Amino acid sequence: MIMVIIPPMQRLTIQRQAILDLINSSNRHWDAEEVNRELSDRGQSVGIATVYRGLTALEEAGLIEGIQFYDRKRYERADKSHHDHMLCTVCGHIEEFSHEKIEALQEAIALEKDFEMTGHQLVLFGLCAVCRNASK
Amino acid sequence: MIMVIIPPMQRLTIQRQAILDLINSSNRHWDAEEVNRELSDRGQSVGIATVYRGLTALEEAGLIEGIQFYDRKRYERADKSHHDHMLCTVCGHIEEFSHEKIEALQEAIALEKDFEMTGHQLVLFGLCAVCRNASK
DNA sequence: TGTATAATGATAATGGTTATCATTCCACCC
DNA sequence: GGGTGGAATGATAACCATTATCATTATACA
Ligand SMILES: [Mn+2]
Ligand SMILES: [Mn+2]
Ligand SMILES: [Zn+2]
Ligand SMILES: [Zn+2]
Repeated sequence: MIMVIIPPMQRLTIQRQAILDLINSSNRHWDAEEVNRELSDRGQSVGIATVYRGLTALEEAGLIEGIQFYDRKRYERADKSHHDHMLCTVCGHIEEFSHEKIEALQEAIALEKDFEMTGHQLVLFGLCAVCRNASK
Repeated sequence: MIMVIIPPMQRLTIQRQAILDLINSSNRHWDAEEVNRELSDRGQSVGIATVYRGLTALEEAGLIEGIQFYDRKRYERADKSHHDHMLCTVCGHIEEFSHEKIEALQEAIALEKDFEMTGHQLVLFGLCAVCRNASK
């Protein structure tokens, strides 16, 4: 399961650098298609396959952070401390949060279940403040 | 985002009953293809499109529980109390756990961020006890 | 400067899921 | 009991995010 062989990144090519710069210069959570389109708009078009490979390689190298959302993978800057996400199911807005206690309790329960945790994913679904106000 | 129009289930047909019975008679987390194959093996074959529609309808009716895992959606009995999951990235084994405190803290942080939480998903990734022992 | 290997990009393929549509089923009415 | 309209089915096509293929290009370095 979830077994993908990722060859280590050897070269930070101009394409990968462009992807990295784009992600590092924003607080957004980008999917591959958005990166592809934005780079095209900026006149430094990168092939969609290269975008996918670049994102995978950059994540593997720890230069960006990947999160598997509902149906697509998104990437964000890696220079933020660990956090989880709230996803508005109406407008798609992503809110970030971090909670020491929740993190600690996850570790505790993994230990208790004899499970060697290598990662986790916590996403809260619901309505952001804007959408909630709009719907009443 | 995540906006699917689900017509309410009107009839619990024999196909849907078969899907429901299958899921209710086990503790497994089934994906659509597994349901399809198992029902075929039992001689009560149900078309794959009908399986997908049935699973969606049964979930919508609250008769089964759906969880979006890594790359596919899985379904389990709804008559268990709420819990989250640990997924072994080597063998695919799914371990269940529930943690009052984590649930409560999620509610708290949502409130704090003015976010109306309608659901959440917590998955811990890692190695189950069996796979950890096997790999050393 | 040559060579081996990595990376690119166009494109095909994959795989899970949803849409289409002709057919069948079923609840309800007469 | 037969007719009818809406719901469900199932075969199949389409969709869509992602990965694989492969010929071409770039790059490190012997
Ligand atoms: Mn984030
Ligand atoms: Mn479960
Ligand atoms: Zn919103
Ligand atoms: Zn395992």
